[in-house]
Amino acid sequence: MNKEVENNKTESLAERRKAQILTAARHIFAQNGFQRTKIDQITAHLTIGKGTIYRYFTDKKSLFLAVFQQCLKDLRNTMQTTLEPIENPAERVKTAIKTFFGFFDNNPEFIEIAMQARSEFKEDHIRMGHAFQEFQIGKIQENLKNGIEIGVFRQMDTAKTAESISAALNGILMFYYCHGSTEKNDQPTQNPMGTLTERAETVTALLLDGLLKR
Amino acid sequence: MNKEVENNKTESLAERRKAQILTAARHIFAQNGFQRTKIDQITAHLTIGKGTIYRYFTDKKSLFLAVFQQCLKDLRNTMQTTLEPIENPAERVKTAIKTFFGFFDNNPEFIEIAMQARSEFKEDHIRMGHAFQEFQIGKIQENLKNGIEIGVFRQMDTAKTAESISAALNGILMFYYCHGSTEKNDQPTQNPMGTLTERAETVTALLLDGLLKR
Amino acid sequence: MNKEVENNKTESLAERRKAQILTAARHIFAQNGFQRTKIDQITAHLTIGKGTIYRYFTDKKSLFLAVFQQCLKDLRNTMQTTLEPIENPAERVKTAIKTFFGFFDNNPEFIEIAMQARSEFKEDHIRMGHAFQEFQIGKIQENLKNGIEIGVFRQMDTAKTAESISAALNGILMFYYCHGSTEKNDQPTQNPMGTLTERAETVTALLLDGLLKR
Amino acid sequence: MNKEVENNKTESLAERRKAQILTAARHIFAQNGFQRTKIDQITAHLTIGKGTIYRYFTDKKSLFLAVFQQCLKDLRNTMQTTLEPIENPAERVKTAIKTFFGFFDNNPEFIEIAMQARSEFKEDHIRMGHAFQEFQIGKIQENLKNGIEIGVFRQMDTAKTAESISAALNGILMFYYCHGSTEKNDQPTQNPMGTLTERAETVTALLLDGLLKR
DNA sequence: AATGAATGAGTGTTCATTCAT
DNA sequence: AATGAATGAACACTCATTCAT
Repeated sequence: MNKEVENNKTESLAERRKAQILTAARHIFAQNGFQRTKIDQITAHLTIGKGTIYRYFTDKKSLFLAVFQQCLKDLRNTMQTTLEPIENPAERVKTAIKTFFGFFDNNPEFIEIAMQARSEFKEDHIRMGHAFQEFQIGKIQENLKNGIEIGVFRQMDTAKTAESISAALNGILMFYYCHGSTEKNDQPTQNPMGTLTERAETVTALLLDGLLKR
Repeated sequence: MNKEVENNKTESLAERRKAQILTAARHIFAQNGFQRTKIDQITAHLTIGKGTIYRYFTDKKSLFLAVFQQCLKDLRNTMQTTLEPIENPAERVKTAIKTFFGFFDNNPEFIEIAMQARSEFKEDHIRMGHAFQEFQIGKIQENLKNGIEIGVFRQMDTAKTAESISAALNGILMFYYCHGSTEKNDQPTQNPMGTLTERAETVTALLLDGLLKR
Repeated sequence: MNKEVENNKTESLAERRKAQILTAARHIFAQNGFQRTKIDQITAHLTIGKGTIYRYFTDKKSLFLAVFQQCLKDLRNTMQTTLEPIENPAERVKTAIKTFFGFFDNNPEFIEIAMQARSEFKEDHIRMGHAFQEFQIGKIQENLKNGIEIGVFRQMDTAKTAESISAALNGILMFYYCHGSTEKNDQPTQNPMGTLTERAETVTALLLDGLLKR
Repeated sequence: MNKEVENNKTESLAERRKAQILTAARHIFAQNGFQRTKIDQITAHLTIGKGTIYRYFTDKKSLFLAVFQQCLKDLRNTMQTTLEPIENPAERVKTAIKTFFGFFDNNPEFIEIAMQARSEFKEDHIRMGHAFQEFQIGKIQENLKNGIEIGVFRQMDTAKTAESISAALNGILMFYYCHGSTEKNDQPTQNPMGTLTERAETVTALLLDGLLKR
């Protein structure tokens, strides 16, 4: 029993340390990009020795990808948890957009991480990002089919439309992000265009109603 | 006069040389990304001396940004030329989407360049990209207003909607690009998802009609 | 008395531990060389903690030199024990060569250790090796003198000749070793040239008879 | 013609630079060993930039092996040139020993280089050293056969004996070298035991006459 | 006594940039 | 104008050693 306790302690210490490193790395990678981030910056920020990072991550790249992975996991969890109880298709669209945008309002660093990932590690990004995208598109398509069946949505190619919606949301996300946070500084990303959540309504209207007059 | 002629010649030679460098740089930057591209690769591809590049461009960064600038200019020209004669708002939306996507089908390198630019030079990307985005958004908003006036488009916040449309288009673009070209190789980007142009119709439908049944 | 017993126990435990470390270290140093051997490899092989090694040896270098020292001691003991009872000078030469070569057939790791020692720690190697060499040369010279006195050996400069013989034996040893074991692997050094013992006769003939016809 | 001259100049400059680096590297590698030698030491000694070395050699290892290779070439040339005109087998043995030892009196650094090579790069050492050893052994065996035919040398297994002689010579070489140059300093290796050349006679006598009285 | 997490000095290598020719 | 040899700052990563537990 004593040993168990000790094991738990040790494990949790190691886990905690790993988490600390991931957090610090996320901040600094997001701020400076992968290449401009020096391992020393991360260790300095944590006031730990350089070698410690290498106890927990093979190299700089795998540290970065671990950060990316974690972000993806967080996003998926958030979406899943929020949407689970909602049934009405139009409502799901609305909530999904709000949740999606809200997540990035709360985790602005993720967007930067994701773009860095794509830029520096195309292959890994695609491999890891794909899983999420497919999950996202699947959920959207399912919802579209549902909506058509109930007669709420018009007839359409659900596969292609789901893809386009997923793409559009990601694009809007990037757009607002790119135009918002100019600072490479230390200010918590204060977007002069307002939060993404504020834009959710416009996007929802666009996706649900389109441009044409009824 | 003789001197003038000489100047012209010299200038045009210099311009030609500059253009050669830009072209080679675009290929290689697009293929390998900014960081992985070595100045030597570019000079080797052109079979010129390393120093020559530095006669025409201050440093690696400014060479890259010149490539980016040129791409933006090409895009703007293409859009302007194609849309100028079209008056009908819905038709303009349709043609704009087709032209926009068509441009990137023909210049797949540009997408990579643009993403690299954002990733490596946030500030410069925003500064340079802004000009184009604002131009694009302005045109869209103008068209939306026109459409509303004529009674073709529904009432809406034209500013916000124009932004969202611009964002969505860029996003769809990136989405298809990211999912298509896995290869870091030398194959001319052959997208397994098909061309962007093929997707234009779906997007046009989504934007014009929305998701809801009429 | 109780305490004495305890001391003895402790001492012998410590000695045993030290011996274990030396043995493991010899294997691994011999296999990978001094530089390529990591302290972690040794502790992993013994499944002990890294710190434990530092309780018994000041540092990596002194651990290595202890291994070398031990090898030298073993060799000296073997030679002394075997040659003690033999009196006939020519017979001593013959037996010495056989024993010397036989020792290294049984302890192939020692050769590698010795060469590593010389390569990495010239000074220490010389200091420690000298003692053995001088002991060896002394024995040879003594034997040469004996042989000359009895009229079995020809007249010669016994000092120089003893040195040359010692040198020649060491050289032959290294030669066969270098040419035999190509593998950096884990196979117990299996020399494709055959054992040293098999060569002893040729060497004995060379040293006793020379090349010239009688 | 002008171009040819220029090419020659350029080529010779590059060759000269390469030679300069090799020479400096030989000194420093011989003095400190492979691992303890820092690239910076070599560049500092030459007062050139660190990068320059990497223009001429792929990495530290290949620089070292180039040094080793060059030494082997020099030795082979020296032996071949000196022995070519000599026909009498016994005379050839005598001259070979003198030349061999003389070479190392003039190039004491080579021994160190060779031992380092074996220690750090077993495989490469064997591959490169083999060529020379086999050349050397072949020449010795040829000479032994000749001597037996003429009736100057006794009957023997020429293959094994040639090997043993080669090994013995190399061993004597190492022995004298190891015992001579204790200094890790900058003094040109001043061997307190005297030159190898001075020992050649003793070795010649040992090999030709053996130990036994006639 | 034993452990193994933490450390950080140390170094090979890269590559944008310069400048003598 | 063009060249490309030379440069050297910069940085990821290793591993012997320490020391709190």
